[in-house]
Amino acid sequence: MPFTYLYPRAALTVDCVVFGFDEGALKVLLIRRGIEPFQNHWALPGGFVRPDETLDAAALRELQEETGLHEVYLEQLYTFGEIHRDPRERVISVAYFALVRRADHAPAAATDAAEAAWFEAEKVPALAFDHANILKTALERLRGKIRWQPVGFELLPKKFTLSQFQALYEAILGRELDKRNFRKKLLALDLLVALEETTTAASRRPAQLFRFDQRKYQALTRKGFIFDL
Amino acid sequence: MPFTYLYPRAALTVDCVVFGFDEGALKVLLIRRGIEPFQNHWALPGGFVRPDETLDAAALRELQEETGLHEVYLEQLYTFGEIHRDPRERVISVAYFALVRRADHAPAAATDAAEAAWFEAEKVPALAFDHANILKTALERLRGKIRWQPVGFELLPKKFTLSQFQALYEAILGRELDKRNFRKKLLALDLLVALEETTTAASRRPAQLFRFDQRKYQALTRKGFIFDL
DNA sequence: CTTTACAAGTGTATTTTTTACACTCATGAA
DNA sequence: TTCATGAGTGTAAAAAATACACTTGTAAAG
Repeated sequence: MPFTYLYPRAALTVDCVVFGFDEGALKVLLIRRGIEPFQNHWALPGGFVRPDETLDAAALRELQEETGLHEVYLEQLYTFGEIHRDPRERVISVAYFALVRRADHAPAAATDAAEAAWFEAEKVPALAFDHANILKTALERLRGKIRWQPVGFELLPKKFTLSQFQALYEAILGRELDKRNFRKKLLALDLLVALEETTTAASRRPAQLFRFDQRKYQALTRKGFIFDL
Repeated sequence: MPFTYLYPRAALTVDCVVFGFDEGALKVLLIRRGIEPFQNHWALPGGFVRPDETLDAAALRELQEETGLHEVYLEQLYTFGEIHRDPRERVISVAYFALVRRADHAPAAATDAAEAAWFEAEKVPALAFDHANILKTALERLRGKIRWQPVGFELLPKKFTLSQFQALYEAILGRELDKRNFRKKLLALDLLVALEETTTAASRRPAQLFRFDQRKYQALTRKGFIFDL
């Protein structure tokens, strides 16, 4: 059943930049394309927006279909509309960025068919389309965002140590932070709850586990509080 | 010459939230719709993206056509894709926000046909489509942005006084600022150039005029400097 | 000519925040 | 018992943010 319009219409896609944190490094999830164009190139997960779904819903669906991920932090990033960004025809892509708890989800990818893998965010292979540009935009957004919004917690397990949290910030910001000052400032926010648990592994002193108090944060936000690390 | 596709395709538009600063208040430029749907309602300037133009180009063109504005600060804001945001059919709108020097441009609107007018950003009439939502998003963005990027200068004449600049910040942030502290901090950035000119009007002490040193700011930015007011 | 009204312009002391910095502690493995 | 390893902790100095009130220069009014 064909659909006909008086003027040509661009196709509409969503692409997702999925970040994870693992082995002390910021990672991004890519899939290998099975078809032309850019067959066998690595690309951001994504696909066409259906007529009856919102952009957000399309991003969530594609994420689920292509990478098996669900219940992730998702936020619209930017819309890319260069005329020849897709060699076939005009395609507008609404890019999203997602943050996932690497530990919670299956090791690499519970993928339907396509191959999926995590790459260090700063060391990706040549990407399809303008995806390198999208990734760059997402990295800038994440770096800017992490200081003003408590999104870092989305990348760590629900229970985490202060050292893990600091390592995350160091990886994303790309510079070392002073341990004592970092802890002081973080705890002063009074948004972490110390659990009655410690790490148990390893031949070293156990570390205190914390969780982020989402409820408290939301209450403060309504009063105009701004997270600042 | 009709165009046919296997699946239905959404139409693609751009909408612009144009901010100006005038009479001590933040204003937004609206146009009155001449046709259905929402005939006679006020709306954001905007229109369909053509097949051969980028999103940015479409925003600039619509701005020129509907409001006569050109050479304005323009930045992509967010893409709105709710399914029934346009009662006719599926329409995806890429929203932009623009900042104009109210003094530089024609008093209200060198409009082709439609009626255009400035409204206080916080006191707009009922708007067409989801434009109230877009405007709200733009206001939040502007409030957040003005503190970390020198976009305020885009709303003032090229030559301005410190009092004008402070009034702008007070209007956008919605709270009063201390005159001496504000000036101290602003001048400490060392990004303003004192001109050999003062205001001349009025029965009161003349005020020193300044301009923003764009060149210097860009040089600093390349070295990692972050504007912070 | 003098007075008046009005926004422009200016400095310091106090408080708060940020920074720099080095050792002891708890654990499991050797 | 010793060792290796990351966890955990406090203080002093510097920098930044804040609070705060009077004098100045101009044109208009008297």
